[in-house]
Amino acid sequence: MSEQSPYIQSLKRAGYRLTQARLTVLHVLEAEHGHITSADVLAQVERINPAIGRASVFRTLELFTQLGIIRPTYISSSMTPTYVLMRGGHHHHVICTECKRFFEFDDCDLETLTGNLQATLGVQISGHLLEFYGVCADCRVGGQQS
Amino acid sequence: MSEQSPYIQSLKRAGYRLTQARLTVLHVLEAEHGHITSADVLAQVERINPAIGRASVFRTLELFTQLGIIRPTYISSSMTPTYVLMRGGHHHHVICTECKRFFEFDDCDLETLTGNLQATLGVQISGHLLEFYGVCADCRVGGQQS
DNA sequence: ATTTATGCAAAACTTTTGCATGGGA
DNA sequence: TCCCATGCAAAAGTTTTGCATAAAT
Repeated sequence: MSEQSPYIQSLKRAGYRLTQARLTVLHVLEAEHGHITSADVLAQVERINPAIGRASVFRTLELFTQLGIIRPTYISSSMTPTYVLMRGGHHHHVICTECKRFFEFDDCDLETLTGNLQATLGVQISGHLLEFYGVCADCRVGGQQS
Repeated sequence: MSEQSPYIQSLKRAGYRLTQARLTVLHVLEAEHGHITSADVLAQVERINPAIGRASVFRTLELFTQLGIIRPTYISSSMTPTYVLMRGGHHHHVICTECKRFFEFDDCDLETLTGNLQATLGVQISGHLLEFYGVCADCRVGGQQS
């Protein structure tokens, strides 16, 4: 994990210290490509550095959310959120409602809509999350066992 | 709340019973226009009909989520989800990251993208959630008190 | 009549807090 | 050196379960 990471830049720019807890959580998030529950972050951090406390992990996840680095989203059927990395302020995926697998995609073509909303609502928009729900090919084929 | 509600149709069609717990939760969701936390649903249901148990409210929220009637989303800074009504399978809003106010909007122009994703990924898409994050006009004007 | 769904109350988790101490800048 | 951020451990919430009973169909 190099200190050139744009996320580390965000932290520094906002005046936050680069602590072990924060760097470790960031490392875990990047290693998982950003689809991970708090419980899993907790477990991974514990494994990498048992000296880091539970509370710091939660405080870090909250900070990263505030900074727009990650975004909690509901994916698994449990009530605990899954955090997705907001690369460049946005994130897009398709979730299979059967098997919970997800497919990320990049181009969303929302520039026009973003501009319209900024003009209409007067909100300075900094990012977005776009989720599609559906049933993937595998679940449609294999999933006839009702 | 008439039994003509499309949400009630969904329940019936899927073979679920129209119980007091379900109808009351649905009533609360509709009255709040669908931006409401579990704690608030709990409180409102309790107020309307104290005989309805906590567990049934959670079971109902989970069922409605499965049926695509609502979708939990993380808006408040607390980790508890806010449920949004998925009218017709989709929902769009802009959230102010400062004051947490939200602005809903209808047209998202995602038909083309939906079609492309179905073709490319082989996923049968049934709905979507589109969230924008930003700072609203009020918070930009009044929010200089840092 | 048949089940499905419920209420209850306890158990199981998850997240948050307060405070003395340590580690970045 | 200074003060932000941490670890700890307990408290505070929130969600889930198991099971006998009620109530939809």
